[in-house]
Amino acid sequence: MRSTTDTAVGGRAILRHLEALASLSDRDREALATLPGAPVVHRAGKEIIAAGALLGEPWFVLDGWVCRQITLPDGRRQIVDFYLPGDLAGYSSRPEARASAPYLSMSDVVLAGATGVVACAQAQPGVCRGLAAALRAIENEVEVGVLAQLVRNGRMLAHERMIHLLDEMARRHERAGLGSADGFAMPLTQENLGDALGLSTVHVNRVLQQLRRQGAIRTANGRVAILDAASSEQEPPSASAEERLVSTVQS
Amino acid sequence: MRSTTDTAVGGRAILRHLEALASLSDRDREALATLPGAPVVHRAGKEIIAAGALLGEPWFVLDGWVCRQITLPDGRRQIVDFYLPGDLAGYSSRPEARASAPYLSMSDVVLAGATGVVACAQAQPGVCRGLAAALRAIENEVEVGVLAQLVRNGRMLAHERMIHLLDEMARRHERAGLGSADGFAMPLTQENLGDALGLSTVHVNRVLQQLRRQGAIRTANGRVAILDAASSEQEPPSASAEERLVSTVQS
DNA sequence: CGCACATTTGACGAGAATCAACTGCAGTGG
DNA sequence: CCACTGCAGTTGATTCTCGTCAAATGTGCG
Repeated sequence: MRSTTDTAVGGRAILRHLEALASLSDRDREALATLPGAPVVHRAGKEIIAAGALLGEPWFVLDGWVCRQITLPDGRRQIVDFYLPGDLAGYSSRPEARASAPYLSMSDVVLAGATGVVACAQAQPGVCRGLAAALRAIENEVEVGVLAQLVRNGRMLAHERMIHLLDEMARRHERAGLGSADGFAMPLTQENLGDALGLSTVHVNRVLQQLRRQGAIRTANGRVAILDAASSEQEPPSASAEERLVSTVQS
Repeated sequence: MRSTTDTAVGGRAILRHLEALASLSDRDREALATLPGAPVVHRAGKEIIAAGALLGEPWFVLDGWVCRQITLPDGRRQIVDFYLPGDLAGYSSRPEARASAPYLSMSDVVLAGATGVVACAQAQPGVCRGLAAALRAIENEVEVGVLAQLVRNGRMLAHERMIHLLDEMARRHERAGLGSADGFAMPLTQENLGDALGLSTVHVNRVLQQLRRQGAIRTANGRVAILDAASSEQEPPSASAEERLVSTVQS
């Protein structure tokens, strides 16, 4: 992992992500360029924020994936949501908000503290108007993502859950300027996918193979590409996240 | 439905609910007694807040149940969470927050506008300190409830989902001073339960019968009583919502 | 009474979990 | 350099949970 390169790529991803959520002024961009903390590296499986901890120190993800997950006493796990490069993990506008689930690194990750950026947007909402708007949009996005996860696990079949999740990840990578002809980097084991989608590891494997066989996806070198756009209907790119939630799925 | 009685019962439920979340001063109690709007009645199946609408007008539930739900294009539904008497539906501390799922009445309901109460807590956080704290706790509770719903649908078997949900509802009713020897009022059809738990109506019926046969629950007149405390471990009443989420379930 | 709706029941099949083994591969140390 | 180890992925056989279909039985209500 070349930390320097990752940091630069991650920085661009943050900028593109936020620009997709709100129009940023030069002042906003300057804050984003200067205020994030120095890159911090964590190994896979590290607890970034503990369950119940105060959400006082949010992190930008520069490289790798972070997730929130809930563990039952008997060891069953449910992944709540994912934080990709360009995402902001552990942010809440509510004072005294606490983590209702622990944040874990799914892979080796590079993070940058976002405390300064958030403080700037909150202290001077007039100056950093774009940043403040983006933070609001981010909070909304997280909630929408959790609801999508709930719908997948509650009301979709295994292959629908898989395509729906992969579609969402692909969309988010593209929006952040990541992703290419061979798709996007997905540093998850099939066990992790199962914990996200409420499926056994074995069944995840079979669903992936079926999707590969029918030409819906391609996987190589830890990257995934969505090939078959027919699995989701044509949509105007202006569709909001909520609209997508209701219109992305086929029966 | 005797609106006068329901209003009084609902008002007590609100007070008890908030007192369970934060210690209220006399000032807080006075605000709660005077500021809620006049009771509003809705029939079952009414849309209280539309998807995407600005969350500018939260409602106290005085009687009946409200839920949020997401509908897929092919008609499949997923209920996100429930709002019982004493609960506050449609509140967000974030400015410009929008409903990421529509709010619907599951039964005939009686609501009271909470705009005044919320405005009081936000305008004078120093004066209505308890109210402000309670509102923060409510936002947290809603999020924890959604995560519990996600874990149920993703990682639990049908009978576990049912007991887990009924337990949660029973706890919330008791805390609000509702509920008695014959349990609490649950104005849901089995189809609604299925939409919440990600199960078919037929299977909901069979799970309920099994639970009745094994003496875990009792149902009569639209009321449900949880009988078998062995299905959840003994817990000190001080356990937080997050702790409950991880410790309530048996394998 | 008849109608609409909720609940119940049985038979059957589909989807997914489980169990167990095997493969492929990267890292490690002799 | 190669055996050894551990982990992720793969495969087949089997079991089980749950959905679907269809019909019957309540139940409240105009």
